Amino acid sequence: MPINERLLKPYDPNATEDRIAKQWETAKAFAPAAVARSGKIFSMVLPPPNVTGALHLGHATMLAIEDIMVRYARMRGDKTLWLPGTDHAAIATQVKVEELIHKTEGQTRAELGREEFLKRVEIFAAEKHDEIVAQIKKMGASVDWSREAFTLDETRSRAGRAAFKQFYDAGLIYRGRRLVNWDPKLQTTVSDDEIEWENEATPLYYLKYGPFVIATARPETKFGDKYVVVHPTDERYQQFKDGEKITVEWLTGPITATVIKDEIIDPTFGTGAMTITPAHDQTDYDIAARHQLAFEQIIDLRGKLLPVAGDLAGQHWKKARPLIIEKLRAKGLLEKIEPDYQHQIAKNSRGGGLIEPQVLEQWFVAVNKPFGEKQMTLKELMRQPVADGRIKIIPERFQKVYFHWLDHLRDWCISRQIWYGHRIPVWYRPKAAPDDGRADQSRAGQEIYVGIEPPADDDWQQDPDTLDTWFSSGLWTFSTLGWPASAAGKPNSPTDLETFHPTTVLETGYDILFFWVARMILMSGFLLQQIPFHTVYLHGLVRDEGGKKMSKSKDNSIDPSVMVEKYGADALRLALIIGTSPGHDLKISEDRIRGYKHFSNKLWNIGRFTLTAIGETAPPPTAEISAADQAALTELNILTKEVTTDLDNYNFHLAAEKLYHYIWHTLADKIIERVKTKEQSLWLLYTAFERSLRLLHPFSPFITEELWSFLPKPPTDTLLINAPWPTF
RNA sequence: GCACGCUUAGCUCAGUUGGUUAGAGUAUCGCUUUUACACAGCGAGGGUCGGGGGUUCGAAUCCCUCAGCGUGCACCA
Repeated sequence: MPINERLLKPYDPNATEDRIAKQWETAKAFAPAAVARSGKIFSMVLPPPNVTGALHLGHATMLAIEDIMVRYARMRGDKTLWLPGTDHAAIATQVKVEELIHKTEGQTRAELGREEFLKRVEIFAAEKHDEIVAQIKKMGASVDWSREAFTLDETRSRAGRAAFKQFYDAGLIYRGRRLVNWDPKLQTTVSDDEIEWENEATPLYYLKYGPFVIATARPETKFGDKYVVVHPTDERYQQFKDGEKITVEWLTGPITATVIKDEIIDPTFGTGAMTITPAHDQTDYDIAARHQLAFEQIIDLRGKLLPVAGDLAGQHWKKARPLIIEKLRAKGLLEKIEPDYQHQIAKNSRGGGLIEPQVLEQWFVAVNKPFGEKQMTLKELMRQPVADGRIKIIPERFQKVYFHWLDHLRDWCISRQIWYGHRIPVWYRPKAAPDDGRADQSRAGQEIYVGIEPPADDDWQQDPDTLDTWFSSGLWTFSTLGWPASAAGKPNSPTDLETFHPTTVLETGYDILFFWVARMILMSGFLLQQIPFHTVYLHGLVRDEGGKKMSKSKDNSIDPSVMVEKYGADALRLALIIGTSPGHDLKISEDRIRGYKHFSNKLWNIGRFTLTAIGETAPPPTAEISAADQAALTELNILTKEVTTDLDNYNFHLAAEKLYHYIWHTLADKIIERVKTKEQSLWLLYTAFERSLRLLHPFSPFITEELWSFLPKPPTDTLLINAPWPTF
């Protein structure tokens, strides 16, 4: 048989990769059933990409790393599942579609209405989904498409409702009136983790408050301030007793103020006295709660002042601020202004506006409430498996970050006022209070129903809110494996859930350690009494050449699909692995990707030489192995061992670099040259080449599979499933 | 403020438990169509491994300290 014609031309990834991909697909090579030699199980879920847009290089990195793990597991003979899917990404997707509709049609979501708007979102999500799926395939990711899931499909929605009900029945989900992060722009709450703090210089106003002078950066919130707080040991304010009432002249006339003593006050800051605005500030809210003080809403949900502001009522706080300053000046209440006061302002990281804390009735997950026989809290449930080593986090330093986050964790606000997402499975009777823009839509006195299915009678009205997207993605490791078991009929045994859960490893970016990883540990721990995974591997973020985080909106992203077109998925994968390390950010340039294309070409030519040299059959070992061959063999075994160890330890970059170096500088530079001079045998060359293909396959699947197909062996073989991982 | 990370070739970065002449891509320069490789190959130059101190036979690697940059968390009215 003459040498394959394709091998005579330079390596063309475009002509190869799609064909190989199809071959794998036809062979159903990515299904767990394809391999089961070792008796072990390997399972992993794909962190579902958001259907907000096409994949960027961060996703490509994720796919590359995960595919290495999965292909390695398969070659070791493990029954291997890599489960793919996409994430509806509630708020992010809604914002994206709202912007799009506003831009193209000039419509708002309110004008379209809930039903019509959701239809548009679904069309958008479906388009992005198809793009994402095509991109995943292009990268060579060997996911099991037969089990593909979506966080908002019917199965996952049912799982979300079931989860909600279980938490509710255990008293761990409650409806409470509390200070939450309100986004006036998107008209929804967001969780503490979704807030981004930005530095800002702003004037600090010193105001006369009776005998006190208080400082504030937000004079427009001060209308209702009826409490002045000082430190209990502050000698300047010794003459005032805790709880003492005084009359002060204030913005809209004289008011009765109460002196409160609390140790949270820093006597060295400003004047050591401050008034509090419990309805619009976390610290103030905490003080008010501690002393059981009343709180009054000053600013409405759109950012406008309420009647307490007197003649400024109805004005947006931004417009009202200068007017208030004028008023204070006129009344002689303005002591001084410090112009460049540095403070931080809260922004909604999901493309929203400035956060205005508001007291609202919302749904929360109680993280500090003991439950069950062990009287453990959810916070402890999240801490324990990491603390006792059942879940290992790589790199290890993120364990500390995780614990630190847990220490400060407050109850998780899970209700959102956006439309796209899982509707909260709660129904009320007789009917909901009208939305008048005020923060007092109490549902007290109403009958409540919480269930997986809607109530039978039709006089119930469902809660209009949706769930935080992380509530449903927290279920991902098991909502994708058949949880909760359907009531009808007994599933085959063992079920996917029994076989594949807990999953082996979770691989994701460190930026969603809190959002996602922690929530998965919570969900799995409470609902399944299991850990969701044994190992967490966190990769760094991909940044552009300027060091900025890649994002579609900034338009600084290198499109992975374009890179695959130009240099091949194999080259892109190597460029994203070599020279990186776990948990560290990666700056990537196109040059770097191009560089690794040369490596594909080098390997291709090694293949051409080797296969031309050996002819039609694999060369038999020489009767006696020469010293030169033996030395090369030893080197090959050392490499095999090191690569194996590196893969076992999640050091993919080290393994890839060693292979790169060996193939170029040993196989090509030394072995081929020595074969030319007959110093080493063809048998050795063939052995080293064949071994290199197997070792490199997890990293560069396409070219290795293609070269493998040219080796003298039965034609049905694929490297992916038939070639065992080499031993040493 | 608390915690963590980074500082290595012109640039972007690797360098696992301390061990020969510190590596990769790219950039610069030179050579090469000689039995794989011009969509290239080979080779060269380029590094007091942020500064200082210490431990050690031996430090880019471990310890202390200083500086700069970055990240997470918390926070001041």
